[in-house]
Amino acid sequence: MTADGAQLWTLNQKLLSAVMDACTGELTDLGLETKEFFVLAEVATSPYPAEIAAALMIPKASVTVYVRNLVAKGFIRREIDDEDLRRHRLVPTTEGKEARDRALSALAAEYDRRLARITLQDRTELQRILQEMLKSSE
Amino acid sequence: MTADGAQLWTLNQKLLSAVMDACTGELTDLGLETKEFFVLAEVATSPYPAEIAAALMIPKASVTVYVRNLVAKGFIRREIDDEDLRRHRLVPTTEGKEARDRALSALAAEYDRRLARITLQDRTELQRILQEMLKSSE
DNA sequence: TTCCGCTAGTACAGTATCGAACTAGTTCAG
DNA sequence: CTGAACTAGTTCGATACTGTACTAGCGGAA
Repeated sequence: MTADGAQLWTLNQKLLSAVMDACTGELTDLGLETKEFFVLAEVATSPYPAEIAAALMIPKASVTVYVRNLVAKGFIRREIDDEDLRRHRLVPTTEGKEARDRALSALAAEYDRRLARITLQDRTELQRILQEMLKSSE
Repeated sequence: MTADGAQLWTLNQKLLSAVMDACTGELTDLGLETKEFFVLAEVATSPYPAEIAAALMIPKASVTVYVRNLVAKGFIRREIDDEDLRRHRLVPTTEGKEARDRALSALAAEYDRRLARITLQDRTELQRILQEMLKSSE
């Protein structure tokens, strides 16, 4: 059977939820919901809610919720942006950074556990292919 | 930079939602919600709700909802299973099959559009890698 | 200035999701 | 036969999500 798009889609879909499921426990131990974690991890690169929404392709309204939770949990802090008073510049706290790094390790470990049985070459291959496919986005 | 797990995860995540976003329009034209479509597509291989829930890794309660909708829309039909009277054997109707096939084409087309810039070989490669990673699940 | 069209973030309210408890049917040991 | 332990599927109620409408600030044209 050929590798048709729909096939790959579901394959990918399943892989992602399997990995996520495996890590949910560790994340909750750190006090993080799955979605919150992704927002937290993105803060370093995209310090404003609108940017996060765009980067993670989730609605702004949802980002509002996750940011509120992360602030309540003390993982990030809001600052007023001097450049543009509408914007909230998000800054990870020390605990935020720590939680994020631990979560990232757990996630990477799980993914790596699955990648362990394929070659390093395949891994690079995979990254290249996915990046290529995403690039054509717009 | 090496292809670490978290990196690949988000890459993959974004790719999936980008593809899905691009197809949502066509699916709704066919009268299908995203989640419903996946259930409909799975019926052929996994004709019972419990099987579908396991295969797609979604809660049974959610399958109940999607199946109800699909039945209401005339895309599938429930039959009593002679082997086990607790089970509902799901059967795609003619319209169901047609909608499913069209949706699959749309999805595949979009995915393919993104794969167009990489080789056929890469495509097979990708499938192999993903399958390999998923297999290690348990 | 003042107006106008634009963007950042939020609030609210309706929908979607899903854990837990339930009903119905099965299986099998005694 | 029972009935205890199990599985299929559903229902219910609580929570999560997100579209839409909103407020506040920006930036530029006149």
